[in-house]
Amino acid sequence: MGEKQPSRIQMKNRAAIMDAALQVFSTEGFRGATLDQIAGASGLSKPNVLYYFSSKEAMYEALLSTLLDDWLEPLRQVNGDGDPIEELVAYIMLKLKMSRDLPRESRLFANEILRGAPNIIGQIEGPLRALVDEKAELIRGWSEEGRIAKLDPYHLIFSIWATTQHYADFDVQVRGILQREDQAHLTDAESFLSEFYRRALTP
Amino acid sequence: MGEKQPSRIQMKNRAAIMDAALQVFSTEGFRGATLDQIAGASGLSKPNVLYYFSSKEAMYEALLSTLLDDWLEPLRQVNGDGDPIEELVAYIMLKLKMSRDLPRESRLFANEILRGAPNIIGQIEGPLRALVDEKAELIRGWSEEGRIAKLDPYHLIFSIWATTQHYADFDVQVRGILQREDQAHLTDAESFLSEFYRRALTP
DNA sequence: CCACATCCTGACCAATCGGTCAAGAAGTTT
DNA sequence: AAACTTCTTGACCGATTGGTCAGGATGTGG
Repeated sequence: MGEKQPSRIQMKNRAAIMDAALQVFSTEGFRGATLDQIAGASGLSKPNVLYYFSSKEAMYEALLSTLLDDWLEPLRQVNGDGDPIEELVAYIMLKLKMSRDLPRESRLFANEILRGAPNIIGQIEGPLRALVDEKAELIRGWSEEGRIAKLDPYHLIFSIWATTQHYADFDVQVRGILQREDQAHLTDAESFLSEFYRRALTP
Repeated sequence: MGEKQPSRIQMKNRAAIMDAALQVFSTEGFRGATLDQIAGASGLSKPNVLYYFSSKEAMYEALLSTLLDDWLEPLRQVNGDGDPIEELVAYIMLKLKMSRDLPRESRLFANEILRGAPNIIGQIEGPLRALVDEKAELIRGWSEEGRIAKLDPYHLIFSIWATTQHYADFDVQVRGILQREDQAHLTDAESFLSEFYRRALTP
């Protein structure tokens, strides 16, 4: 009845393909990526890649659907339990950590949005909007209680996304300006964003 | 001796091609864009497009070289004459206006950076870095004089780029969340960013 | 070691890609 | 209107694209 559990070979090769596809799609975009590139990066032959994923689009959608949930997880964890400013700063630090640890995923989303988000527009207008609405309401409450500064909660969330994802999406530009080859500048970014948002948010 | 001045037909068609190319490159990226798309969007035949620009890459480079200067112009205008905070807020407003008026240009740059900036890495590590170094030094001076808050000037500039360009690059996401079809949300963004940065920058 | 399912590949395909070219259409100059 | 330049195009090219397929290699359960 149920689906067969994947063999060890399936597990290994599917993972290798997803990793290679993430690498290629995130830098080249969907249309710019080729099956040959993905096959080469995964160490498999092109027909073998298509043995595991029926089409280029299937691979792309598999990537997107897997990643969207993880991407929003930090925002879900924001709640009204702790101190509002600490809560928001913790969220910012978590998002910045994702830019450090998962830059390719960030660039994949950026590419998708730049194209007009044809494959995730439904998720944006559905679950994403619902989650943002919920958290915006929470933040608005904090504002009205005087626990944080009075700022539009939606644009505050946008600013957090923008400032944190910038270090993944525009990595090349940031490095080119700071003349850094390592990731040490992300420690500076952490200090900056923490201080920056504390100043802006303190009533 | 000198170069011939372009005819009226050349002016019109070159402009039409550049506009169409900007449209296509900014959403599809360099590799994803096709000459057929550009030809179709410009209203010219494919061979005729190649009569005005010798190759796809020539069109792309023509776009980039034209736009890089304009893109940095607002930063150049930041100087030590006026009040530091007003100076920086004016810069932010100018950058936001560019996101409103020139969103395709912003997305073109974003696409180029995402790919690793193969065609403008030299400009980034050269003129761009020099300009940022200069303005960062100016901002650092303001910090040390106590005229604005003590914040890393480089990361402050990054945050300004990120928060303003976000409204062009992630336009689809912003609209999907705010349920707006017009550009009214950019007025809200203006208010938000003005208040946000004034709070963060005031010593 | 046999039988069967899974895994893998070289050869191949139609469609699309960026780009060329000869020749005609349209514009300009005299 | 003749002579000349500029502009435009249909037809075409080799290369690359995403994808197929028959058959062989490899792994696995009895």
